Amino acid sequence: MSKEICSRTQDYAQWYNDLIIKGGLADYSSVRGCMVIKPYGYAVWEHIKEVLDKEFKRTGHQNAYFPLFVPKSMFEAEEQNAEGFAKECAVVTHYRLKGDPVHKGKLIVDPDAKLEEELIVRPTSEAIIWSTYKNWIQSYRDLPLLINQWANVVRWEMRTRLFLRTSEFLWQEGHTAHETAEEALSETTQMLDIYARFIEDYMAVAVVKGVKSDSERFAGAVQTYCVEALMQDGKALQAGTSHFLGQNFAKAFDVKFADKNNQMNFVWATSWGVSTRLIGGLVMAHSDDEGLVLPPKIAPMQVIIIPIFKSAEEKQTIDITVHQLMQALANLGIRYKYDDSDKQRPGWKFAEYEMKGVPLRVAIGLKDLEKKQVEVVRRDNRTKQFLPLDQLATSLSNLLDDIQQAMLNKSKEYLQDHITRVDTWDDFKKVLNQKGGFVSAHWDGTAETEEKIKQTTKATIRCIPLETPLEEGKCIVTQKPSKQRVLFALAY
RNA sequence: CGGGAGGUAGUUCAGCCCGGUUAGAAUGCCUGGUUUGGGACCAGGAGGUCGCUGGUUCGAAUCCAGUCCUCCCGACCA
Repeated sequence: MSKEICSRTQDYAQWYNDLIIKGGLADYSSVRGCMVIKPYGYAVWEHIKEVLDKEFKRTGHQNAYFPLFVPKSMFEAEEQNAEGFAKECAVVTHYRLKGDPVHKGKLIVDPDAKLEEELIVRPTSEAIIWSTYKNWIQSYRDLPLLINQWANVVRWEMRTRLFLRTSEFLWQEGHTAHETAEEALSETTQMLDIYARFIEDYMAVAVVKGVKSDSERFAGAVQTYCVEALMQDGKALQAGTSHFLGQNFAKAFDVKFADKNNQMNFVWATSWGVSTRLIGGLVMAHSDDEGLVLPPKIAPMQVIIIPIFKSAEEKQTIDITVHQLMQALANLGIRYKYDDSDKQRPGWKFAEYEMKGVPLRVAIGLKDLEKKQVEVVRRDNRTKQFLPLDQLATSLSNLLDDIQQAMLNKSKEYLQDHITRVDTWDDFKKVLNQKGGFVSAHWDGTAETEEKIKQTTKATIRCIPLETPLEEGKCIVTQKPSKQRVLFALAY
């Protein structure tokens, strides 16, 4: 019983940490703000990568890799972008260590090895990439340039949380260049749609698509599109962003192309990314007090098979049936594991794989074989059923589909139930404090009002939703006219 | 970066206030046996520079100073 996790109601933050650590996704490291992603957690990331990478390539993008370091002069070229990230940059100032003359066996930074120009460890790669694009783009024939990079970035955050905000994290960043604003904008929304579809279809997390307010916009962008998800504690999580960068970076890095009329123009740009933060969202969106609950499409193991036996002979009998099942599962492309170790008893295994969020558990004993059936338990709702051995793999495959769908439906319902329309300032505060979730309210469109709301309630505008109809109304704070409701929430 | 809590066996923790044999417990691990349909039981065994550095002292896990790291709350954060 050493692996019990804290309950959600008792301490939500502790519950989240327990899931990550005891579910085997990641470990704390001895490096400030950085974590070790363990094999089970990395497998989740690999699935995310695999699916998204296919989508990127399907839509014409290619992968490339750019340097980890950005010379300071290059970094500061796009002023807004540089300013936005300046406070959280790791900076390389020296390139050599030497023996400490005072403390034998220790090392000190060699003062003679100071760099002429400091190198910034990338917090994002716009600068290094755009300085490169300058050389790659001359003519409209070079456009569009559609590139994605899978990489690590470093942001020196004041306070870190496993997966949600770590000093170093893994992500992908797409950086594209286009002939026209329209084309760049359509790229921006195309990528946003890919994120939204992925998060809903694979991660089974319902999202709201929208655009950021001025104050929440990416530094250097003209418009930031985002997908926002809602966690079980009623706080919002920005799950992915797609930026329309206008010509800001083209101008900062002097990236021009000759059009068909031989006119020189600045290119139009986008950038878009999702990170390992998605895993944090995945964990918080679905899990319960027994452990992780992973959607089948992302789960490293989709089916765990556990034999119930008393002797080697019994196990041999069970093995025959299980091997047939495994072959059938493999044919259907289902990720399974047969845990036939006799080091742990079945009860221990049940608890362990529940903790790890494996969507389906199949238990097979002699009793079942006599009846030509197996016991199957769903992780999402923990219901138990007996399924006939005949066509079992197909039945399990269907069940996995059911689970995937059920998880998404549950998430959608939760989201819908937690978008609350309010029309008064009192209701706004009340809903935020008591119910949580998104509060849909009219806002006068000014940064001042937004800031005032943030100061008094800590809620921020998560997004101006794309799919909400225009509607005349009055700002809940200033009573000034407003044309559309926006979504407020406490956020991670 | 401010406030709070903490760092002792693989893990969770006790011991510290009030310094003193060989630093304990549970769990995990190893060996043997009995077990096996919801985190088994018995017996034996291995495992710790008490975060690190320095100081006080005859003597430091314990007192003092510094430092590193973690967690929580806040500020900050596309």
